[in-house]
Amino acid sequence: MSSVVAINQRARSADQKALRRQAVLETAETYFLEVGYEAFSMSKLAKKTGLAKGTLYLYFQTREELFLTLYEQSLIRWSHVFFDGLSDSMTSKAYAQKLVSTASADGTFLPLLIRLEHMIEHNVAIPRLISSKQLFIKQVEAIAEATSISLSLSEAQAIEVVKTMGVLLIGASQGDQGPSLDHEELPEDVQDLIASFSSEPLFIKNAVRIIEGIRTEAVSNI
Amino acid sequence: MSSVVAINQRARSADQKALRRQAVLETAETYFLEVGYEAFSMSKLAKKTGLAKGTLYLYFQTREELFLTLYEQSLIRWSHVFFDGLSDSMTSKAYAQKLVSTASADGTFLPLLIRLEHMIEHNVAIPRLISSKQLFIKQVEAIAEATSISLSLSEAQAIEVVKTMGVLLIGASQGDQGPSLDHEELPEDVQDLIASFSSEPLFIKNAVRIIEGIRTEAVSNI
DNA sequence: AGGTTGAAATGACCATTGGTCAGCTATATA
DNA sequence: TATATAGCTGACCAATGGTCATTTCAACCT
Repeated sequence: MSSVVAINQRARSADQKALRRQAVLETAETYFLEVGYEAFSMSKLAKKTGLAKGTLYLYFQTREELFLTLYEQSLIRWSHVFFDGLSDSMTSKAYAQKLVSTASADGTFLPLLIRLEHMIEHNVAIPRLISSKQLFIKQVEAIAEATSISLSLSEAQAIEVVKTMGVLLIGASQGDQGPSLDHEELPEDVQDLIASFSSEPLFIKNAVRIIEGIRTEAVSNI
Repeated sequence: MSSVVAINQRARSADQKALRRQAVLETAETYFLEVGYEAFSMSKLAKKTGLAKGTLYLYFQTREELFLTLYEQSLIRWSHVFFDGLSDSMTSKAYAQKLVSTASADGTFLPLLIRLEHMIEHNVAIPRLISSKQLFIKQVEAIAEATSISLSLSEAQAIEVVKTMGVLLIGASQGDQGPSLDHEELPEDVQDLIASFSSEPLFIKNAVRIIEGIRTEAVSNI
């Protein structure tokens, strides 16, 4: 009854298979953090894991299903970190700040979130996709509950806030995903533009506007 | 001095080359609207244009530079349509409604905007990228000017609004980019989730919150 | 009119990709 | 120790984006 599967041993029990799958995911995440989404190749991942390419496809139906799994794990991981950073009666600014800083700190979460709908989901079997969406719903509900307490909002308002924060996070992150142009070859106007789309301040400013907007709507509905 | 270049004729003058380049772009856009970004292949585009693949690469450095050009043209085209739809003293809701409906109506603009930073820009030469960013700045300024009038905002506020609308548009569009799941195979909770991320109402609601937020900030700064 | 020349166009070719599957082999069981 | 099951393998496939030596066309110059 060994709980570790050496790379040249076969994973026979369900436990061992789960372990191997997780080991592949961990290698994949490290590799992903090195090269990013586009340059990520299944052949190279096979080499890195010490397995044959065909074996990877015993554990994941497609490259995208692997990414979907990585995304799910990063979502869960991030939401725990975010939870831990929340406290009662936060200002909307502090809340937004915590949200964006924890999300940015996880190198996997945002790059995969951004590619979820228009890349990853397009090459994943539908039942797998459904289970992923259901996990997402569960996470949104959990985050909304914590949000409701932190921002003193009703449950319905908190759900609205969380969904909207997701949308805003995707939009605001976009600005950090361009090619790295550390070089000084850029004209000043272009540098200013890029600076003005820096994701964190952009996110925080607008998150505050939206949260305050949602609060106000509730008051005016009384 | 012919202003049309038959497919089996050579484009020799600068004019003819520009014409041919534009003809390729038009075929490419039609093809893109049929199959989308991922399935778009340069070999197939070559067949559709009646040119050899190598010839395409005389007119565009990479697949992505072609997409960047298509994006630029769709940005210009959309902003004209948007201008035409604006009038003096609009409500922020009417403004947001016009913005999102015109953007969605252009089948090319949003799908390319969404992929700009994390896909397209990563395979385009830097000088080309700079010129594209400068075109973007120009468009933002023009749209901001029209916005300033329509929403009765200062120029600075209008620029803030326009930039933020861009961010929100990208985030909100994401929800429409998933695989088409017309099939009834989806459980109810997942269907509800997808419905709640429908881009147009999501965009409008939050655009209003943000615009009103920007207005309020200005007042409280006096 | 016929030759020269430079540049536009070509398409076979290359490395690489995601994905498959017939065959191999490690291992639990009898 | 023999057998059967099933995990694993890697050569193979069709496709991709991109290249470049070669071909071909048309404008120019005798």
